[in-house]
Amino acid sequence: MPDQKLRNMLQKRGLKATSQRMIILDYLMSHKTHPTAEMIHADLQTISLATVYNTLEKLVDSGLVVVIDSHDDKRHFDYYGEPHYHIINQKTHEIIDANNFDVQPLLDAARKASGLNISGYHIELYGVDPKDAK
Amino acid sequence: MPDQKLRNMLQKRGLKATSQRMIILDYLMSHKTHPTAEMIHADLQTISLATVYNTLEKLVDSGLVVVIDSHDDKRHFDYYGEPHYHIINQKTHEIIDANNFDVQPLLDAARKASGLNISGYHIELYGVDPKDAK
DNA sequence: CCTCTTTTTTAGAATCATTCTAATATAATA
DNA sequence: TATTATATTAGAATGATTCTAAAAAAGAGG
Repeated sequence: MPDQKLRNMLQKRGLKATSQRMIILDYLMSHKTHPTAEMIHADLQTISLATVYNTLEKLVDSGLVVVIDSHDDKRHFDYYGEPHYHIINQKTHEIIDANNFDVQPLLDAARKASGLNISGYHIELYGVDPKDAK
Repeated sequence: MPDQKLRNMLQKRGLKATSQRMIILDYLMSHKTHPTAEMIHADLQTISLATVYNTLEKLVDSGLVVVIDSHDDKRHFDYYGEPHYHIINQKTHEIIDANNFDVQPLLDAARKASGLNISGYHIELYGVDPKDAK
């Protein structure tokens, strides 16, 4: 991903375009591995763990990145270029991306039920491989 | 909730009906507060915190209870008598129950996308009160 | 209602992902 | 290029959750 594009993505959202932020954003955009902060830090050794956490928080707040709670006690992160949701294998904790459904009816129902403006969502489904089922 | 009913709910799911489990299950069924383990422990002072955690894990595994990740860094728990989902106020962290929508199309789409048997789900929506919006 | 065996409970210690601190460095702007 | 606000960093601190190992209770079968 070219530098200038990363810079624009950050600045458009009111974030200073530091080299660490560009590197982390580029990393997330080019990896479909749903990494944890620790995994990002391990791969990008020149960036401190604190900065990885700080940057992820900013990227999540800006909407560029989402958190996935995979129930293995660590937060996973995913670049959110296209709206999608996650299906988590309960045995292996593998995280699968899916995007073939329309969330709008759900958002409308939520708005009606709560009176809140819906600003985001997490949809996570848990599944077991049929060949693992007892 | 009568003792015998709580006992049956646990035993039907292969869990020994200890007094601690019955008390915690009864607590969750009668409170709509989405408590944390610490809150439950504070209210039920005779039950150790370790047992509260152990019991919640069993109840979640059995499907009687669900975990809510409200992004305040503590897990909240909710008795899952009727399928429903949660809307979380991003400012106050208040958790609102909602049940007025049909998740089946979503589960079918997830099964098709992943090839997994869908065994559970978390649907959490985040919203802001219109009067808090800038 | 007595074993017996397995599972559960418990207090306290341990873990470890995440957050905080406060000193240094860098980005944005004029 | 100076200024000022914001970001980065290493290391310490936090705190929710998990672990440990010993004592207690549940459930099954006589």
